[in-house]
Amino acid sequence: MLNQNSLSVAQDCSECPIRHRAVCARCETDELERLEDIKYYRRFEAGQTVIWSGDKMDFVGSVVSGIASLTQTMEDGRTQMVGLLLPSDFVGRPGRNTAAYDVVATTDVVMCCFRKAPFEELMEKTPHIAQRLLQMTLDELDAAREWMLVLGRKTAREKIASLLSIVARRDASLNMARLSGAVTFDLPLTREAMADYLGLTLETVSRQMSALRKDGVITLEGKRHITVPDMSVLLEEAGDDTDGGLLV
Amino acid sequence: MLNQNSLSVAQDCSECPIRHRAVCARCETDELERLEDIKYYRRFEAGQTVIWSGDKMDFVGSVVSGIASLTQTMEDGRTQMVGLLLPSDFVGRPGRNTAAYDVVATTDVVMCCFRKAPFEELMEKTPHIAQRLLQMTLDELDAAREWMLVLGRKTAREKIASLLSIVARRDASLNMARLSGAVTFDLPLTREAMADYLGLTLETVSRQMSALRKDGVITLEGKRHITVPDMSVLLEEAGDDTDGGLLV
DNA sequence: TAACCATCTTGATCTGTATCAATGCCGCTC
DNA sequence: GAGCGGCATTGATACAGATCAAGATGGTTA
Repeated sequence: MLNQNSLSVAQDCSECPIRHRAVCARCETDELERLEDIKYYRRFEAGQTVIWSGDKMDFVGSVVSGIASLTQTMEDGRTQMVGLLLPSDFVGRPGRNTAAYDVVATTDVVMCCFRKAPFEELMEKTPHIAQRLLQMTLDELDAAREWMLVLGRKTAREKIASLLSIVARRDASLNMARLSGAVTFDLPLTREAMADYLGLTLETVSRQMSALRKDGVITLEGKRHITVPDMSVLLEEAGDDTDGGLLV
Repeated sequence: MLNQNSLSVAQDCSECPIRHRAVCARCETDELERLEDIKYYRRFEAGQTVIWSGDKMDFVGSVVSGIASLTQTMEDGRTQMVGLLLPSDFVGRPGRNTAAYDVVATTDVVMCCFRKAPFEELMEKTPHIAQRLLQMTLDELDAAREWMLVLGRKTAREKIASLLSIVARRDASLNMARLSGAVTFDLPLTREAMADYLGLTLETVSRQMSALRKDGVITLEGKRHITVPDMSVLLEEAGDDTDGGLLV
């Protein structure tokens, strides 16, 4: 799995990714230290629903390891993934009492949580935290809007390439690797999860993955281990002009 | 046009919509009063680009009258609207120096603006403002994610119904009207703009509008003036289960 | 080693939406 | 009131991706 570094991120924040810091007791000012006593960890197994849309959501937190996803479902069962939570991503709705979407563990997941009420109280007293949360939310909004272009206007092949480049870039920057040249990573999603994220069927995903492989854009080892010989080719396939886009 | 109330909203904030208050000098605490001297108005003609993606964005503000849209464009010209700015909506990227998308005036638009640097400075000193901005941004994020379901999984007919119900509900609440029963409003978008928002072609939009008319879901007077005899039927067509969704 | 199950691949066919192409409508100008 | 230009409608056809349907693969259990 991607970044299976268990609890170390949360406990030693010298390597703590920026988004995680907002809710991690060891990273911040003295103010934040006080949150130590309301911090706790939660584990979820792959497939488990962390929280259902509409349910009371009394915590905020961030993903320590594993992958979770935000999904919306229609009455007839059609589902759309609206966000991917990779390690260090924040989840929570300060100022809101219920979840707006289902949060589902896509792999086994460990989350670092804080009870929401004390967190919000601290947020009000510490402008610093509110500011950071605003920045994070703006970033997510940008990412969501970028994804709207993918969903609304890109072809199936471009959609797949877009997803792969997001995961590759995200993985690469967590590993402090370079973005140019070859990149190797594990894609921790089933074909069905990919389809839900991209607004496609799993058969179309499978076909397009095969096509990208045949065309030499990617190499597959097993179902999930992917090598991109040349990231610029993948970005080209994704139809990204300037690149530089953010991601959930 | 929708809510053609010119400058009165900004100058007398007793009726000032909640989102506008965040940047309106007369609505807030003494702190905000100080911003008075950096407040100004800008007018844009229909079709005019307020700001290009990637350009320096040195103001924040909100729409006083008219409609603007946030759009993303691919190299080959495919475009996707990623947000609709209706009167009272906020635009700006605190903490960021460049625009992330094109902002285009869809009708004639008046915006109430503040220079960004002083606004940000004030935001840091006044947690209240940062909090409000965070809430607004979280709402927009919810709306964007709701729209991802529309783009990724809904049929053309459902997409049209979703757009109409958003504009109808938004218009109705601004006018303090009830949501049940019949609703009448002007849809201030060309068929092409609708298509850009929905990830469709303008021909498909036109066909589905005709179909909804034939089926009695809507009544058209001219091209733009729309009556919905029964909102619940429209919401049904949109595939919304619980409704209650927010909107940009 | 075999049987099993979840996941993935591939093929054949269908269908919703795009594409290409006329035609219609309406306000504006001269 | 004729002509023009921007928008909208409608029709005919093409095609990308969905749907339906077999298999294939690979890991796990017995």
